[in-house]
Amino acid sequence: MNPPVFSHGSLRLYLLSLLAEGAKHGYELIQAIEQRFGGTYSPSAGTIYPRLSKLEEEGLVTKTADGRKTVYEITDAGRAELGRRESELADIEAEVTDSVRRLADEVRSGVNAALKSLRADLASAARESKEHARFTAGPAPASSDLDALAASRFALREAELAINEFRSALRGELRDLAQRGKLADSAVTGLRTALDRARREFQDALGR
Amino acid sequence: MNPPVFSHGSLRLYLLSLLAEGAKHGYELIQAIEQRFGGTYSPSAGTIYPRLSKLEEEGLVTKTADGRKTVYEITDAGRAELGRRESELADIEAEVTDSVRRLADEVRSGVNAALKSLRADLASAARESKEHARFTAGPAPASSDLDALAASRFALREAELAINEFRSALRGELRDLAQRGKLADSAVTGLRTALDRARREFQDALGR
DNA sequence: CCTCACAACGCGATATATCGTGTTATCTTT
DNA sequence: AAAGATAACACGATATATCGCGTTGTGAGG
Repeated sequence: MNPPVFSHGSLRLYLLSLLAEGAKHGYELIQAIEQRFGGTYSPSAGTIYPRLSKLEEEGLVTKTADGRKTVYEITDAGRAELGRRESELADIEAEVTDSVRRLADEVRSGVNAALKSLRADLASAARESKEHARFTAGPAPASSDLDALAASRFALREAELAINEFRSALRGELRDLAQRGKLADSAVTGLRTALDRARREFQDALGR
Repeated sequence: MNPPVFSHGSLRLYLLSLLAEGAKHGYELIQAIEQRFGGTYSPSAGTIYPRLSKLEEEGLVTKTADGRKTVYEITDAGRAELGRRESELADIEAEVTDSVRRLADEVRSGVNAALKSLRADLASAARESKEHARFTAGPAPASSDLDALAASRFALREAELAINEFRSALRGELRDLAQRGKLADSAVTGLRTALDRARREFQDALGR
C-alpha cells in the first residue's frame, strides 16, 4: 500500500553504513533504524534479513552465529564499496529524512488509527449479529450474580461512551483554538488540573 | 498491561479443541483464533509455540515437520484429555466470548469518536499542506503569527496526551470494577457530572 | 487452615528466516 | 535509441522459536 521508505538499493548501502559503525545482528539493525526514524518507521524482518544474506553472498559482510543471534561484520570489500559510494550515502540520508517526515505527518493526523478501529468495528459488528441470533434461540440463564455482572458491563459501556464523548468534545475545542494560534501553555496546565480534579471526584464518589 | 484473554490453563485446552477439528501448524492456529475473535485479538507467537511444545512433551499431540511448517496432530491421549474435560471447555468458550465482547466494546466505543475526528484530521491535514505550500512558494508571513501557531500546535499535542492519559486511567478503573460486578448506574451518573464540571472549568479558564 | 515457596502459565519482546507481490533498475536485441 | 525481457529490490505476510516479566495455581510445611 505505502510507497517504500528506502528506494531501490538504498537500504543495502544504509545497512553497510550502519555495520561500518560496528558489528551488529539483524534485530539490532532493525532497532537501530527504528531509532533513527524516531520510532515512526521500523523495517520488517522480511526487509532486513534477505538483504543481509545478499551482502554476505557478495562478500561485503561476514556472518557469525552467536547463540540464537547472527552477528554481521563489515569486510574490507564492504568498506571499499562504502567509500566508493560515499556521495550517494548523503543523498540517502536526506531521502530517508524526507520519508520519515512524511510518515510522521500521516501518523500525527491519526488517519491510520481511525481506519484500523473502523475495520475492527466492522468485524465486531458482524460477530455480534451472529451472537444475537444464538442468544434469541438459546435457553434463559439467570442468577443474581450473573445479573450484577451484566449490569456492570452495561454500565461500563455507558461510562466509556461518556468518556469518549467528553474526550471528543474537548479535542474539538482544542483543535479549534490551536488552529487560530490561541492555545497557550497555561490552558494546558489548567486542563490537567481540571482532569485531575475530575478523577479525584469520581474516585471519592465510589467511596475509597 | 492488559489482562490476559485466556485465563490460566485455558489456552492449553482451547488449542487441543482446535486440533481435534483437524491437524494444523502453529501459524494456522494463530489465524484460527484470530478469526474467532473477529480480528480484535491475535495470540502472539510467544503464546502459541511454547504451549504446543508443552503439549507435545505431555504426549497429547504429535509434531511433524513439513517444509518450513510444523504440523501438530492430536493423539488418543489428547482426545481422552479433551473428553475428560469437556465441561470446562464450554466454560472457556463463554469466558473467551466475554473477553472478545469486552475488547470489541472498547474498540467500538472509540470508533464514533475516531470517525468524527477523522474528518477533522483530514480537513486540518489538507489545510496544513496548503499552508506549507504557500509558505515555501509565497512571500514570508509574519513570523510572530507563525510562532504562535507552532506553539499552539505543540500545546495541542500536550493537551491530547493529557486527555488520553486521563481516559486510559479512568477506563482501567472502570474495567476493574465492572469485572467484579461492582459498577453501579449511580457511579456512571457521578462520572458524567464530574466530566461536565471538568469541561465547564476548563472553558471558564479559557475565559468564555 | 494458612502461607509461602515453587511451578505453570499467558504474553509482549526478542530473534531469525522465507515467500509472493509490485516496483525499479538493467541488460539485450533490434 | 526504444522496447521488451530480466534481474534486483523493498516490503508485508507467513512461519517458527526463545526469553523474561508478572500473575495465577498448587502443594508442602508450619
